[in-house]
Amino acid sequence: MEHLDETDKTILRILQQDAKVTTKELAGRLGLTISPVYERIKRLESLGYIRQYVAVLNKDLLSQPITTFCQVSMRYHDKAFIEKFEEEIQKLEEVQECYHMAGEVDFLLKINIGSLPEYHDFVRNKLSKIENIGTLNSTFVLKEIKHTTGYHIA
Amino acid sequence: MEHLDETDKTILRILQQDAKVTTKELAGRLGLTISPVYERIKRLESLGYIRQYVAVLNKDLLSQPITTFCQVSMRYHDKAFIEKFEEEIQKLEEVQECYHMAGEVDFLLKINIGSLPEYHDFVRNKLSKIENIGTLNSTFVLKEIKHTTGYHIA
DNA sequence: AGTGAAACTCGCCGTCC
DNA sequence: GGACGGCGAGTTTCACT
Repeated sequence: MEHLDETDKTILRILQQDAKVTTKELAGRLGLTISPVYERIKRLESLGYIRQYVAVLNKDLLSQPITTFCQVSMRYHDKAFIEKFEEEIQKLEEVQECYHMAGEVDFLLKINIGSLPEYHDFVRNKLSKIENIGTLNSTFVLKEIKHTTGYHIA
Repeated sequence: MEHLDETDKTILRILQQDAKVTTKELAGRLGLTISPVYERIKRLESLGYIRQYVAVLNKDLLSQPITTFCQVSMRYHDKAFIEKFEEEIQKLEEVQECYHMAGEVDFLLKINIGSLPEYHDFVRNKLSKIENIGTLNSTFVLKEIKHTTGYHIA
């Protein structure tokens, strides 16, 4: 893996805010022509710095206004059980993020859903159906204060 | 707010996976020509269903391999203190997400950072500097099991 | 709401420095 | 590593349905 120069970093900073910016526009801001900027973007893509380009939607308009964080602890910690859990979580479309955590709780899930009854149904009929789950502890988001998809690029 | 038909939903589902898909490609999949698809996308953008288009980067390659969740409780809950906290959090680029929570803990922060010493420095010299913070409780992500930016579109 | 085509701009590639 | 130029492809708009 090679090092990124300042031009690369500027390109990444801009693209993670606005993926629709044209190469021409980027070139203008960088004081370059289209070609080198085009080549740099392709390089950043193929080296894996850019994972994908996505549209970020408005969850409130999509009838998914409720967000909860659910802490999951497993009953037993056999490798097979853990892997099974991770596999099942991938299939649940309500689960947007899932992390294996250090500490008392095994997994932290971020879940988007439309209403409290739906959440009840989700926990009862989907999440709790996964084998070997010990305890569940859900806390609800009252307000989203900050939510970016970008990273701080040093 | 008007209702979305199935064509709109299909467009949103595809765009939140891949923002670079061409209108022509979309039109092909939907069995339509380019124009109506183009008009629908513009409509979805102006109605706010699509908030932005972004490049999702690889945090491991950006020297930000560590993710932590930090639970923050305030000492007092005066409106002014809370608003000051929310304002200060916006300025911290290490904080990718911040939620005001129901329950015992006031805020949940998702933080990306390069190393444990950097995290120590962040907590000590940036986070703890914000007025009126009571307790902090950080838990570390061992592994990201699932992380999508998309929502389930019913 | 959708079709089809025209006009314009940009992305992409080769060549040269 | 960057500049320049040309062709193909995508975007945007419009007249018609």
